[in-house]
Amino acid sequence: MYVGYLLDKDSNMYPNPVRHPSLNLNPQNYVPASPQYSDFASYHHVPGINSDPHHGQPAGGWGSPYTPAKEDWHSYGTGAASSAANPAQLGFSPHDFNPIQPPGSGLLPPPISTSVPQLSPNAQRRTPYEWMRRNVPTTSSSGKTRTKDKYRVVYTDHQRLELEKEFHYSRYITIRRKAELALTLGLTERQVKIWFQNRRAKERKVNKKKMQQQTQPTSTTAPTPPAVGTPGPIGGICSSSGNLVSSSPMTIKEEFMP
DNA sequence: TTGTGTTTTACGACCTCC
DNA sequence: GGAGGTCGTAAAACACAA
Repeated sequence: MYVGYLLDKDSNMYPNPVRHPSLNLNPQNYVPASPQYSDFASYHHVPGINSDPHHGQPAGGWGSPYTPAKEDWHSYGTGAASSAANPAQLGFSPHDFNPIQPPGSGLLPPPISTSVPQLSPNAQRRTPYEWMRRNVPTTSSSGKTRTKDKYRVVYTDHQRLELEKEFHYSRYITIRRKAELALTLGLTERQVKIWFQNRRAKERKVNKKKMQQQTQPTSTTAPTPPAVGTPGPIGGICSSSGNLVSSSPMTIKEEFMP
């Protein structure tokens, strides 16, 4: 877990729902999320994302709900980019983070520079821009499959972060948002879709694990299921999440339809 | 350095809904 | 039939103890 640890490091990953269950509220209408979510403060939301009706707010609006800058993310401003006062002001160019570009996208990443800081706040995890070097395709490259020369790619910290942000926003991504995210992150829509699927699976797994931990010490018999809407360790994270996870995908889909 | 356990992408099978 | 959901799994990438 890499981005995950950025967000759900210890405890309740998303204690406060950021998005209204109706999923139609603009972010500016939200009360700023829980303090730990200020992790994202240093992020400049990818232009274009804000054009979504769900996110209907002017570019840069992401900084609003995720207010204060957190030193954890200062690494974004270190190294070559350290000249910028605030990483949040840097914005994201595709070449900043995404070595994986759709063929013919024209947004080619620049040559890998070791002087560029790595994105992860945890410097121990990787050497600077190791992830970039890893991801840099030797040939044309997105869409590697098991049958191709590379089994899987490793998403950049930024890609994960944006995806996590979106996931925090909503457990289920709309078609439009999926297209936008795919475009801005240089991923395919399929990748975004699968990422969300995997992310939900991860959340369920974590919830299940915590549920077992809670029930195991006290009872050896059949554990009682949590009450509906009970804020679980993570899924409960947000009431909408719990409902979304348990509800029919189709209902969600309709709800999200533009 | 290496062995091992965990996490992260990616896929296929199967299901539901329209 | 297509799209997207869950579930299970493979294998790369990674963390970490020995």
